[in-house]
Amino acid sequence: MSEREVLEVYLRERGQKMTSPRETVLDAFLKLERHVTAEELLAAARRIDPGIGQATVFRTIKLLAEAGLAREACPDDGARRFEHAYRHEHHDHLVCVECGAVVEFKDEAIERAQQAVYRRHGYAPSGHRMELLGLCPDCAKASKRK
Amino acid sequence: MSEREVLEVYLRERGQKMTSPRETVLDAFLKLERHVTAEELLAAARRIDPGIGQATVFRTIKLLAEAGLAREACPDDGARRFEHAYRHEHHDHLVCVECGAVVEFKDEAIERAQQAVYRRHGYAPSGHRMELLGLCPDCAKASKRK
DNA sequence: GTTAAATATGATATTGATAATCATTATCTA
DNA sequence: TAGATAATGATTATCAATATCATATTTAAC
Repeated sequence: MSEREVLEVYLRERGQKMTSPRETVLDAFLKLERHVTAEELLAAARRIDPGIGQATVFRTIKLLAEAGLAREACPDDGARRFEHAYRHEHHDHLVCVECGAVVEFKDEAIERAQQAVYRRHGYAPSGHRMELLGLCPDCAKASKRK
Repeated sequence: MSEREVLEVYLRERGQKMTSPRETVLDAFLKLERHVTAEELLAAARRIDPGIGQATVFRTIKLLAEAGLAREACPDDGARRFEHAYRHEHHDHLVCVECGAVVEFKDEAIERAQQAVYRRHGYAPSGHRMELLGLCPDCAKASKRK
């Protein structure tokens, strides 16, 4: 299923409509690889169709998240950021506190241990957010030089 | 060292001053166990000293975080929340997506695996945020009944 | 203790992100 | 194609957080 079809199915199930602004926002989102703010997405959508309104972008990115096409990345500060969630493997982030560089990773040992935590407390898993903060090799080198 | 002393040392080091509003906010924060918003903290501080200003609370909670007395909890939505960070073991959160119940836990297997991720990418660890989302046993029971 | 320099305070205004409102327009179904 | 329904986009509102600024407090030097 294409992303567009996923959205259409999701909308149909809930009696909502597929529209051209929504398609524009979806296209803009798909073209931007990961970690977009609503503002960036608005700019990108307006490059496709200048008439797109800000409110529509906020509404649509929310829809995309509900439909499983986008997911919210844990915000460091400022505006919320969204990344692709469909046909993109689940992953977590390793972020440099100095320069903001982001490494995406998936660690089986962590995933397994998380499942164990869920079981231990009787919770049914429905996703998680994890962000490891640290100093990247480049910034570590740079600060040593000083 | 008491929390107050930690703050004093931190301030002195940076040529900043220990003041009574700051002490009031600190006291209010210490009395509230975990996950306070700035607004809640303002209300608590005003119970001690009604003259405290909103701006001071925002400024002071930021100071407390910098001094290592508070840390920001990963926000679900709405206002940022802060919890105790000094003489409180590091822990992560397991949150119910339905009722918002929060379980604090620490899992050695996860911690070890995270260290391995840092090593693998050459990052120097400086903390992490992890939030496991799920359905708590009570809410699972309640939704089954329907 | 008094004083001068520096910093902090609190009232207010401002920003910036997001949500609500609402008249108009587009979409879907029959 | 028509009618019911939902979506759009411009605007306004909301809310947390920050900036501004005149006044007050603190600290260190005397």
